[in-house]
Amino acid sequence: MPKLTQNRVERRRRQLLDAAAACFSSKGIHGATVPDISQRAQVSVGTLYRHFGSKERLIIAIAERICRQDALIVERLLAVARPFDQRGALDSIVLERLEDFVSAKEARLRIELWAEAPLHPALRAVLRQGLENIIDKVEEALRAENGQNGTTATDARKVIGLVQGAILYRALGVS
Amino acid sequence: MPKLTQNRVERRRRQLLDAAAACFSSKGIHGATVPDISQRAQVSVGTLYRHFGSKERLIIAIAERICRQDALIVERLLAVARPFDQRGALDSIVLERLEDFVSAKEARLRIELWAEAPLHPALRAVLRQGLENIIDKVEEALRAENGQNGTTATDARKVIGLVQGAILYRALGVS
Amino acid sequence: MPKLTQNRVERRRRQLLDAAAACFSSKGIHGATVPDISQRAQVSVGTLYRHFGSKERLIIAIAERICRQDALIVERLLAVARPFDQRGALDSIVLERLEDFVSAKEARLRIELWAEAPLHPALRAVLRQGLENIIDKVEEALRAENGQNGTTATDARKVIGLVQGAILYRALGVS
Amino acid sequence: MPKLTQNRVERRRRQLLDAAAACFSSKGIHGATVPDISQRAQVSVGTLYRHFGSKERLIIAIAERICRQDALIVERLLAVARPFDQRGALDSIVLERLEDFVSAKEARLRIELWAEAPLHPALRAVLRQGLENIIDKVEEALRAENGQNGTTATDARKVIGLVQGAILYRALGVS
DNA sequence: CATGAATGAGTGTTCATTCAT
DNA sequence: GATGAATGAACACTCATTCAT
Repeated sequence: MPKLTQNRVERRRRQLLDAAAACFSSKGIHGATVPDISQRAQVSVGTLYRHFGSKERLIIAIAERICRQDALIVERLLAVARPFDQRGALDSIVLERLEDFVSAKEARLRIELWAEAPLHPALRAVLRQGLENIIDKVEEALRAENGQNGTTATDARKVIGLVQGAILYRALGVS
Repeated sequence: MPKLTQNRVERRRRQLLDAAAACFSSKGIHGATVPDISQRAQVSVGTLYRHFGSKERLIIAIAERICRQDALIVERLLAVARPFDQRGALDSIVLERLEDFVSAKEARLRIELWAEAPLHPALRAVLRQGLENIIDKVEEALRAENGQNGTTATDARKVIGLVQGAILYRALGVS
Repeated sequence: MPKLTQNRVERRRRQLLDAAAACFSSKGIHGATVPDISQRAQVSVGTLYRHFGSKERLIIAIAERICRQDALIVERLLAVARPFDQRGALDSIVLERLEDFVSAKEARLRIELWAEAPLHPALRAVLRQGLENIIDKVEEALRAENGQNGTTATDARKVIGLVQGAILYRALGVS
Repeated sequence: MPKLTQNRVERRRRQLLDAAAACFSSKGIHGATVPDISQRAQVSVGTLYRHFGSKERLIIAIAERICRQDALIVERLLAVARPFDQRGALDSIVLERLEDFVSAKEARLRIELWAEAPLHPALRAVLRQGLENIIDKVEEALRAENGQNGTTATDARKVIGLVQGAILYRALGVS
């Protein structure tokens, strides 16, 4: 079956990425073996390697996808929270509604990636970029709502810090 | 040679914990091998096993120590921040001063533990306990400062979420 | 499209043999993968398998070609060396002129085949046959030149041993 | 059983080297797996790695040992051949008596190393050095016997080339 | 008590070969 | 006939743990 169509390639990659995300979040990045992942994706290890080349590149591909998803999640959170009628309103929304947007498994996966990042420069670059991206998004939203007065870059970082804290709570199972 | 004095045992444990913390934060929990740690502690692997029994128990001991340290850090942060003269003052202090209390290496180690926790119930219990402990501390402080009016458990979780976000920023190297 | 002409088949085989010889001598028989070879021959792996059936049969085909080439090389060496005006003249010619006939890459390839031979009876048979063939050629030439007096089978083997030694020197880069 | 004595280390290394030499010559360097070797040496793979660090380093250690053995073999051959009463006498001795000094298995192992050398600079360096060493030995012997007249470096290389040819004959099973 | 050599199950990765298209 | 994606057994190597000394 030579000459895989663009379409089939996309499907295979998604299959593999889904399987990897599931395995990484249930067993951890180190606990999930390559055979675990390929089996879950109903594919041979050789096929996994044809598409991603190494476990590390698979991890990076997961991180890129996560970053894209996070951008969407933040947009939806901001939409839900608007108008930010008073200081702190956005903060509360984050704490109260985040779990509608990020499941415990997804929370777990993000923490895995954060832990892995310091050891892998390429991964760190991806995650940092993703983080800066959503910080920008929040900052922009804050400025649009509040006008120029009083909104600083720090406010946006506060909000995202809150999101991260909430993710951690989910992963640790803090009520 | 008489039985090891209580004192010597303590010193050995501290040596090993220091070495483990250093190795875990520089190479990651999975990247740091038991020989790495024992070598750094100037001790044989056998001795490490005599004192901690397994790598996992060593990790848990590290987590317990981290939790104790975090309680102190939070107390110091609160002391610095008081009086919380206006809403959000504590938040700003956290973002601006945290790095005086938690080095990048220490930040890194915490993330490692968070990532490991979901796989190891005993570790998770320790970290959850530690987290609830500092949340309580913050809540108490907020209540003491602000009186009963308007202070909720959520406010404390917000502050801690902020701390965690800041830790992550440090580990990812976001400016 | 009609059946492949005899001609086209020959060209394909030659293409593949050239590619295989190049890959084997630069990466070693074990280091050269089937995709390496087919890519170098500008052909798909499937096509390689259609023509040779297995990597082992490809190796044997290479060996057969090498044996044919070696017969020619020996003939040319003998032609250059004649008349063998004195004992040892042929030896000297071999040592001094061999590199005009066998490049370093070709030397390398022969050694690869020698190393592989003991594991593969079919390959060993081919190489042994080729070796006996050139020994005969040399013996014949010696007899023709020197008359019956003093020429033994051992003399021929000496000469070929010299050739092999020279091949090895080339491969090891001994000046 | 800490602090292996020098003696035990030597024994272990010899055990492993013997096993590796046996496996390499019977299955080829590529066909012999690390478990094959460690099993033959009655040792775990971990122990093999403790002593040699990698399969490649084990191969190099084998090569070093072979070079030492070859120096001895050449000395013995020269002793047997002396006095070199006439031109070519040494050559004949090499062809006729080599098999008393180098078994077929040992011949096979040398060819494996020669084939491997071009891919591994460190190995090549060892073998080249060993080769130059025995060339020097032969040259010296020739000079001592024949006086200064007529003996050239080329003569020594001729003799060694002969040895190598004879080794190849043994490995290919040429009568 | 301390040591560190030994263990071997388990890891990420490769590659000759097949066969659906 | 040609293709190259898919396969999975096999490989070199690691490392938490044990235990003879």
